Amino acid sequence: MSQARYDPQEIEPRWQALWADEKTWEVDNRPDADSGSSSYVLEMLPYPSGEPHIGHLKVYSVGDAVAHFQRRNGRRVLHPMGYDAFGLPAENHAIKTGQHPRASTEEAIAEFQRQFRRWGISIDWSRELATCDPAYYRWTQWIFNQLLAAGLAYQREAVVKWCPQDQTVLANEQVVDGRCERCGAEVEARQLNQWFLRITDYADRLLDDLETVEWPEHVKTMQRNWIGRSEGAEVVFRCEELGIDYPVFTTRPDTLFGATFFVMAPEHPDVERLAEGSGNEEEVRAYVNRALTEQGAMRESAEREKTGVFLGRHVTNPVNGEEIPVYVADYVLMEYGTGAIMAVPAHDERDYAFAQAFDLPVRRVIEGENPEGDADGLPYTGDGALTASAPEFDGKPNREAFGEIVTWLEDNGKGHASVNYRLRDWLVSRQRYWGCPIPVVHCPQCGTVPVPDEQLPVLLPDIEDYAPKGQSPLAAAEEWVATECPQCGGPARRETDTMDTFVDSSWYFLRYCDALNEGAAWDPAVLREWMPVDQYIGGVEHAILHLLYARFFVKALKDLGHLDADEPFARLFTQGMITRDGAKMSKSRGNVVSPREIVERYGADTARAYILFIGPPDQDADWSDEGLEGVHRFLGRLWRLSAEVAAGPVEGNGSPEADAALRRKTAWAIGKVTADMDRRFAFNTAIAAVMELVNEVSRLRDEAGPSAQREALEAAASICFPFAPHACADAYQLLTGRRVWEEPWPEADLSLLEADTYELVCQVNGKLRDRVSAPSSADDAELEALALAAPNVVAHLDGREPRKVIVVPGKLVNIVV
RNA sequence: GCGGGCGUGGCGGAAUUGGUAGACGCGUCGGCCUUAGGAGCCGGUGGCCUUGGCCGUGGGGGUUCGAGUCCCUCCGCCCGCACCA
Repeated sequence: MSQARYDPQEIEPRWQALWADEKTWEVDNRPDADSGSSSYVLEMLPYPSGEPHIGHLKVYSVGDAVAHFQRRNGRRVLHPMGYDAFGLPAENHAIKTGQHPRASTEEAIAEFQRQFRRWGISIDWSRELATCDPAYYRWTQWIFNQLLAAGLAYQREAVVKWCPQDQTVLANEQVVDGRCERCGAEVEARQLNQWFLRITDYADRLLDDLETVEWPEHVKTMQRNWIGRSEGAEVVFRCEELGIDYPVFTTRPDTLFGATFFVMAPEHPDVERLAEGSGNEEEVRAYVNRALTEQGAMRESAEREKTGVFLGRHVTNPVNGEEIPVYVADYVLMEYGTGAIMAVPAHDERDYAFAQAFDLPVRRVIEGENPEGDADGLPYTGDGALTASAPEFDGKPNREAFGEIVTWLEDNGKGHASVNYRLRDWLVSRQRYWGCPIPVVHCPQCGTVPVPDEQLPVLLPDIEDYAPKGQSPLAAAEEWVATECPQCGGPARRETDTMDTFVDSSWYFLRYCDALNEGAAWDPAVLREWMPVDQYIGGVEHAILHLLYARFFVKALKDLGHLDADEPFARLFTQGMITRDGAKMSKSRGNVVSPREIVERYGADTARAYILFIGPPDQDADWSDEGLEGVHRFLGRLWRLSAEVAAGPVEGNGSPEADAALRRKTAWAIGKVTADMDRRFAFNTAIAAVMELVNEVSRLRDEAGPSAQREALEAAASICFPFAPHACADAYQLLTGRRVWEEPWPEADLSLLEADTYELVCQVNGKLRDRVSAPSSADDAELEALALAAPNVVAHLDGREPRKVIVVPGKLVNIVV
């Protein structure tokens, strides 16, 4: 008989064409459908540049397996696709080549789309979107207007982080170790008038609602740390010489009596005023100037020597009336708290280092666990009883004194309980071209005026020169900038900043639900059907930025009445990276695996199944060409056996033992794959189970009958379909004439797994000595008797009397002598 | 420094609640088929000594009839945070 050959290059395009023609993966909106019948599976929005890389192949291999599994289990699955298409790479490319960012972006999108289709991912293409499409960013602008009207978007003059390389300001989240997260250039401080979104209003809800989502614990921890909620008190220190009150934030009001000096940030607006007339002006001015130019990585390091200058003034500690000296030092940050601190060197490491450097007094006010060393053991940051404070507090545990001192402050008008956050408002202005225009007009008469919704979108104009010049290139488009005020009709000028592209990607998952709606961003009733996303999949690199912003948008939009969900993503899965030779793939290393080449050579099924087989998908994994070959051989064997068996008799029995063994293996494999998909994302062990089943068919090819072999291969094709859809659809059709994706997920026949006998493990003193066949119905006593009679057990007992016998029915017997 | 994760054959990795360590795949060795094969099929493969054992899940210690799994401790690697008062 002729050898059927597995030919993915013939099989895969054939099924892809059918799925495209029949729009198999499109799903309609049924707002009345009961929840639970639908499922929203989403991978993070890709940024189209060049062509898809191996990380894309992984995220869609995982997502598509989930989507298929959900569909086969009776759910209507929303699984859409789009592109995060605004952004700097396309713009930088335009500066270099003169090619319009729109043109290069469209080319990249076309290539991404072509390859995604070639991968055979089950996408509802009718909902495809690109964030640079006016039909999309019209609604980005509408959301901005909503936030503006609600007071959640505002403009403010502020010292911001400026990237000299990318020529734009950055959000705090986009600055890592004082460097631009994108390009690595050291950021500078600039005073600019910028647009912010009031994410800090949502700090507590963003924190609390983490409890309600099924996310990896480390991602939740990262978000908690980023929000950085601290409970403490605001305490007022008065400068009697100038008659000004200076509030500070502290998390340790219990150490208030230990404050021996006071420190202000170099950026604090009152520094110069305080130094004036103190005789120290020159030194202070020099220090402040140096600190301000020394922003970035240099300044924000805990290792650094403490520096500072005495301001020549004093403030009064409200609890004991003590006058303490005021310093300016760069270890105090203007952005956090009030930009000034009370320093308690005995109980704070930083204050202690500063006190050492400037020879300032250190007063211990909390007893340590080991009170014998009074000079040593400082700074002491642990708990203990108060001392050297005030008669009414001394001797009390510091946690108790915490509240009592706050109460005293409140009663005496010197302070109050307070909560501070590390989280800052989200700076969304960007001085770049290829982004969503901020829909605002500046009018000399009416001030800042939003462009009315009915005039949206504010279209991004075409320009000649993309090079940034310290302000947005849009500012040069004079005929675009000059406009009329929507309010008074007089001459006015457009806002020339564009939005951070993270704004675009903070709501795309909402648009997918109602992507074709031309009259609104979405219909809230439609969102009720799909939101929140049931399973979100992407890289852990977005643990803070994208995921925090998207959560904020959903909460804000809920408050504005546009949707019901509290959280965008009910479940999150973060996939690990694929490396090669133990290192991240990069062009400079020359260790890049091209998905296109892999698919051309082995087919999409092999590439996808291999990526899932390589190891647990949440872990990093190293690419191996040989491993890929192994999976290719497996798919070939599955397909070839199916073709051979399909061409043979429809029914017939083989030996009863072989038929039973094959049917048992089939039931086992169905159960194993189902459990691995249900329980966790254990695709690697699921695929291994299918391999075992296929190996079993191969082994029993001559002994088992056609019926059992067909059942086994049908099951194999059916449960392997989520990982290798084309080969399995083809094999299933050869065997049954039916479409596997229209079949329900198979159920394992559990009765087949109940065997009459099993292999009983016999141990002596915990060591494996023999195995005997035991009836499933045997009770403990019978099992013990069987084990004691096992030949090798008898040999090892060597006449000794068992002291104790442990029987684990269904497993083993352990005899202790 | 603080927080989290990980450490199993030559390699990637398996191992429900503590119960046969190494499933599955790669590599490798041997065989079959073939004019040939970058095709396919069958079998062996943790280490050490002769069957039978002994030793083996980063090192050391503990709990237990029994530990890769639980506890303590040390070592190594990875990730996140890091002057946030």
